[in-house]
Amino acid sequence: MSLSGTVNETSEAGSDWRDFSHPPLPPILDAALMTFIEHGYHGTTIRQLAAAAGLSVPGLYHHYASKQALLVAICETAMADLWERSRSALAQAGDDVVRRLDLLTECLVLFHAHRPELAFIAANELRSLQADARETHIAARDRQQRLMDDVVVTGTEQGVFSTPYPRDVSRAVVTMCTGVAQWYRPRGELSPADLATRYVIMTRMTVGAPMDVAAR
Amino acid sequence: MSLSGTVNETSEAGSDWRDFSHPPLPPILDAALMTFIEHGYHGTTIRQLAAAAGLSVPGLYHHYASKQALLVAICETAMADLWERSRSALAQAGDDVVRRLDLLTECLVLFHAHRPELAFIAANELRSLQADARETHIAARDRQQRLMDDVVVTGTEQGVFSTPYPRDVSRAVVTMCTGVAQWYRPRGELSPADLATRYVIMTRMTVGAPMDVAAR
DNA sequence: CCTTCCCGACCGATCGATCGCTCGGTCGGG
DNA sequence: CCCGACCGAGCGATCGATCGGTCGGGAAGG
Repeated sequence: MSLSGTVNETSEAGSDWRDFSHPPLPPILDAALMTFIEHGYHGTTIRQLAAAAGLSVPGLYHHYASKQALLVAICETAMADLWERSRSALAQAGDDVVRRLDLLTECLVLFHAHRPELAFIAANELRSLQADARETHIAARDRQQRLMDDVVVTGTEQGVFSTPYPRDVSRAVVTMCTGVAQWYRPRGELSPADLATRYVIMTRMTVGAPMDVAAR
Repeated sequence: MSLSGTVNETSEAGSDWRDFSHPPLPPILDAALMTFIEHGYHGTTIRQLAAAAGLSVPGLYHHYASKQALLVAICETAMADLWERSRSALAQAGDDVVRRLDLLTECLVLFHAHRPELAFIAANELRSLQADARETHIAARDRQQRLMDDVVVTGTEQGVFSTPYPRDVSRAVVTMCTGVAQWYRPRGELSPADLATRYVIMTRMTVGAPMDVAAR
């Protein structure tokens, strides 16, 4: 019913936030995710979800209480995963605002390139969540946005970034990183890591950060 | 049934692409748009659409052949409107690539700030379109994207822009302009024109264009 | 001028299909 | 022999769409 298994290993100061080798979802949820991607939440029937999971309809209900519960579980996993990775990336970055910007950007792009389906549903099926779950989800999204807000505002206050509109730039930067999930597919010519490198540069230019390539 | 009324006035060389005083949709489509926004296409019932339009269910079917036809009409209007405005903006911009970048950015932001609902549905209900309409819609979207691609690539070739990845930057810039529709509401503190001004500056920084504020 | 008729706009009632979900089971491993 | 995992059949509700109308206003005919 609810999410089982807390975050497995919280090895401090590691760069585990770059590791996407473990599948993020149990098989049933993964099958549901792919079906939601293709038809949307309301456009997906319970029978489709059961078939995608290789189960009968009652078999599916044995594992999840409702169609809504499937969506909630997917969205919670997505937001929790990105949140943990972002926190870990910022912890690794230390106090240098440029490095904080770089690693947070890299984290955002890596996540949206490695898990485009997860990010897509979490971003676009918000309306399909029932009121209580939607509130929780929106709060998590705002909290996530605030990470970038803090970095950009701090960097601007320190005079390291040179944008006249830090709040707008922060939102724009997150938007363009999040947008990766709408078109990137792992079969593309660019690996997630390569793409992240490019976005780090683009983000630096957008916020007006110094462009030296020193290993931050 | 089909879209009536071609573009009203094609006064060449005007900046009519900045004019959002005319309602973009007939009342029935506008009511449908608002309902789709709230519940999504598949989450909206024909009875909700009829009620929103102030009609009975057969009354609604008298004007539109199906629920799908409503969505198609909305999406076609959205894409055609943005396309015409973009063409007009670029025509007014002339040959200067910086000015072309500025006006196209302004056009994108103005559209997504003035018509967030229209843009939101056109961008997010793509999956809900039937195969043939979806193909048309995707072609229109790619054509729209290509406008920015051409500007950024040309500016980079001319050495006026200084981004190392023009294609990625073009996509990122369009993404962040399009993203305006996901959060901007006309009641905000910033007018669409003010927001566009900020995005023009942000876009210039992202592509590495000269930042002089000369009246281009 | 009045009457007739037609047609676009609209609606109450209801169609068959399908929806999310549940009941009462079966079955195999411990 | 019990229990978790699973399923065939089917529940009431609601879906998108349709049928056979009503109604008002304007053109046509006398």
